[in-house]
Amino acid sequence: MRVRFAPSPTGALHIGGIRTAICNYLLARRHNGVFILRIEDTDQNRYVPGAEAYIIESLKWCGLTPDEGPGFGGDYGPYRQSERMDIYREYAEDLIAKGEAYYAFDTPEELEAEREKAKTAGNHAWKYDAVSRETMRNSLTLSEAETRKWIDSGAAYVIRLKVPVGRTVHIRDEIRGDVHFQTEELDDKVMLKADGMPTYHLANVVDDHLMKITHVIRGEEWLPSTAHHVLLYQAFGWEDTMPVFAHLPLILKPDGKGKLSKRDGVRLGIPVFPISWKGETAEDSFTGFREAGFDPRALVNFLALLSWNPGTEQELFSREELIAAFSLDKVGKAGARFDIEKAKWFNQQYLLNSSPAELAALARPFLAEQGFQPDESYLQAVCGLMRERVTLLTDFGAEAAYFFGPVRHFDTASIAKKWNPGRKPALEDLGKRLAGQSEWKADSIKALVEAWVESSGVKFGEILPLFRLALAGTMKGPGVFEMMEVLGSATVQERWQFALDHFDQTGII
RNA sequence: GGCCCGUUCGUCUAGGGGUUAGGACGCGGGAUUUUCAUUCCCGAAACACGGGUUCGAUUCCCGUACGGGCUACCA
Repeated sequence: MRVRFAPSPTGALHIGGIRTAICNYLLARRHNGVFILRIEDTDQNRYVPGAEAYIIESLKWCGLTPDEGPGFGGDYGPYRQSERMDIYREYAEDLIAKGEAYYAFDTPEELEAEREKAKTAGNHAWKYDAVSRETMRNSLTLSEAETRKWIDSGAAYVIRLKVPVGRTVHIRDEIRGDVHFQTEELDDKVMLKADGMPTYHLANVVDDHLMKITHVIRGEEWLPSTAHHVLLYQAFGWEDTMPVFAHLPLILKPDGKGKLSKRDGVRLGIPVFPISWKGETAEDSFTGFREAGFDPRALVNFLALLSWNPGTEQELFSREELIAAFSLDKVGKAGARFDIEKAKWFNQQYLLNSSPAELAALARPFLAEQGFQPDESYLQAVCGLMRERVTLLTDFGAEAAYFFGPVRHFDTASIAKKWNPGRKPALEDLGKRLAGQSEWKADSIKALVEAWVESSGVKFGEILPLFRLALAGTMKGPGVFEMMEVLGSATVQERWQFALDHFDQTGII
């Protein structure tokens, strides 16, 4: 099995593309096949520098490294279509030699005029087809000599597929079953553009054939043009090695109607790209799942389960489990709405199930962003405490900063509620006891506090919130004694003293 | 407009001629808990509609509605 992911480097690639890559990758791995990356950069107008690097970095971050592709080696390269120009021209000419295609000299303006004419005549969609090609300027209506003259004169021309009449094109789709198209409904698609570049249709079919692709797994938006692709395989005489087709349902907008688009992310304030993209303008810059604090394993798991489900109630899958369970016949037909809440739940589950060492590695970049470079064992200890209270990795910077630096923000409302000035002498006494504590472990600190509570008359439930506020500045967080153990004796004493000195004037802090 | 694809809780989905239509997210309630969270329990919530076929359709068929995709010298 040989499959390919074939994006166009026209900018950032959103999660719909990643989902397509995931399906291809999973299927390849499942069948010990080869996963190929092919860059479809045949549109010079839409080419965006940096987009290819972005695609590759995104795939790598998701753990979807290609087996073959630009920069990945492979015996079927080059894997960038812009480097295969000669091949396409050759095959386009071959099509003409076989009588399956023809030269067309109509200018874009002339085509536009035809469309306008049809429109005013009440015909919604004019197309260059078996009927209209009879009246257009092409090698079918021109004599051979005239055609030669046009070409030799340097006039711009395209090569169009000569779609046959009266045939039914049969497509066998692994996900949708049998789909049929009547050739009368199909237009004579351009194969080779005036700039010498092939269109998607030609390049795609030629490359899939040359690269020995066995399964074409792509988005549903390609289903209508698959009829042309089948016609092309037939025209080239490649029918017996035509790949299997599978058209994946689309990922839909979180709200409203239609397929997910780039703009939905900024509009709703949620990531829709794997990693951040810095475009020329602010409008063309987007935050990625990576930067938003997602674990790539969670993203892949979430995306894999969009429109696919093995029929069990399992939702959390390791990479190996995904590979073992994935199959095209379990892919649904209907589009799936992108739900960021569910994506967050997956992330929370992955963080919760990570070891302290794994979590530390994931969290470190986000702490570094805040200027924190904690010692590894200390970080892991914090991760052990935060594991079940983080959803996104950005939560570390937002909710655990007091582990790595001074308390930045005090919940003054809670302090006002819990602080009792009359207790100050007693609390100072408790501070001294703490300073004298030799074994700095959660259990023993707790025992000390409990013993002190016995003798002081201050209630346990009265003292804990104060510790929490003093150490973290907030009422939320891990168990107080675990927090103390991790923070260390010196820090605890220091913050306790600070609290006793300042909690009287909560407004000032 | 034409062609093509689709339609089970708000969302992701399982199921499939006879089921109390299952699970998950989210939401509401409760239990545990020193806070928050985790964990556990409970709850509300769905087969688009109309015809067939059938003893019986959510499930099969046909329509309709609705949604989506495509309809470029873009992919």
